[in-house]
Amino acid sequence: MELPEAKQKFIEAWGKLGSEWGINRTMAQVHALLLLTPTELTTEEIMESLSISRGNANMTLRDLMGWGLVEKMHKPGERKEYFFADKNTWNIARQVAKERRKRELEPVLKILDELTKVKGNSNDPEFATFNKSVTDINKMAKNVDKTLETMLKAEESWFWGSIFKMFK
Amino acid sequence: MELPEAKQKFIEAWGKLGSEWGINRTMAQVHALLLLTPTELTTEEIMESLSISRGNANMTLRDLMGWGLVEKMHKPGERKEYFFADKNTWNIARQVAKERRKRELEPVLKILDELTKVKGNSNDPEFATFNKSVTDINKMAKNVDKTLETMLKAEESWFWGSIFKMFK
DNA sequence: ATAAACTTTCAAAATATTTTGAAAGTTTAA
DNA sequence: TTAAACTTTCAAAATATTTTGAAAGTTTAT
Repeated sequence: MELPEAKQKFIEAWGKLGSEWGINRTMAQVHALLLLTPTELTTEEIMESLSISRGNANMTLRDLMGWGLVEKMHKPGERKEYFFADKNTWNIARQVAKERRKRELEPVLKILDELTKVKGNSNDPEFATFNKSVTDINKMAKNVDKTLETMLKAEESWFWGSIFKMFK
Repeated sequence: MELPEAKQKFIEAWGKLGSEWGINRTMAQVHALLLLTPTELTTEEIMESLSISRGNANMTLRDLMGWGLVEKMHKPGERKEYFFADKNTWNIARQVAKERRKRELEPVLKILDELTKVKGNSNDPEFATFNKSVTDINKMAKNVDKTLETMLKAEESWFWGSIFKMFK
């Protein structure tokens, strides 16, 4: 397989994986492109390379910056903005974990905490089932939350080292 | 908060979380409803309870069975099919992990393995960057894969016990 | 101040996903 | 058989999401 084809494959695979996990396909593709490119790219180059419109490129890049996955820079003497991605895989994973925790897990934890407090008659199967499910899910969600917190603080080698102790 | 309102809130929250993670909102809501309901439910009751059509209820229930999250049963002397969800949170998490690994992670791993094999001149920054990114992502994906495998084999207490050793 | 270079916005269009519901299919009881 | 009870299918409709592109906005050099 030649490099351009391989790049294309990666961009497609990353886009597909993203869309399966609730991340806009184009956003994942722009990210993939920047991961594969040694130099910083302009909006123009990204539009060209992925055949997307200016508006789409602009919004997607802003989103990626909001996710902390992409940054922009200026080159001396040039007006254009150049974009580049952090290529450290561990940083990427941490950054995604951090954002999703904040955006998605935390709101759910808040609701679960409220629902855990709902009072009722334990002899009522309706209530008992509700209460058990909500309480159990809350516990698991808190476990996940703590694990993410640990991951966010951790160094890569320490984190995977701890994970791999599980295999022993 | 009263029970019916609390149930409603949970169903909405579960639906929202699902849709943010690439799982059809209705599917997550049907699952939530079954998690909260002590008795088995008929298609009719689910349609009624969530105000969805027969076709939607039918397809969603089939999907949920495909995910291994819901089963159907028959009551003696009755024609109707009754549906119920496994309410064990650990089983749910494992089942979801198992399916997503199979459906999404494995195909990506296969592509990454191929892309890792692409040959090129290491002095070419284009190639060097491609190769490093793909190799690094492949490593991380394999770590995730192994961790999931461990989780799938594990008992709940053992798994979380191992995770909590990380906090020490 | 002006204009060129560049970025942002957002309503409308395109696309993708989900849902509906009626018809077709299946199973069971009599 | 037959028909009632129930389930499945799927084309069309509804809805949601994404993308476009031209206009408006901003910045910089002169």
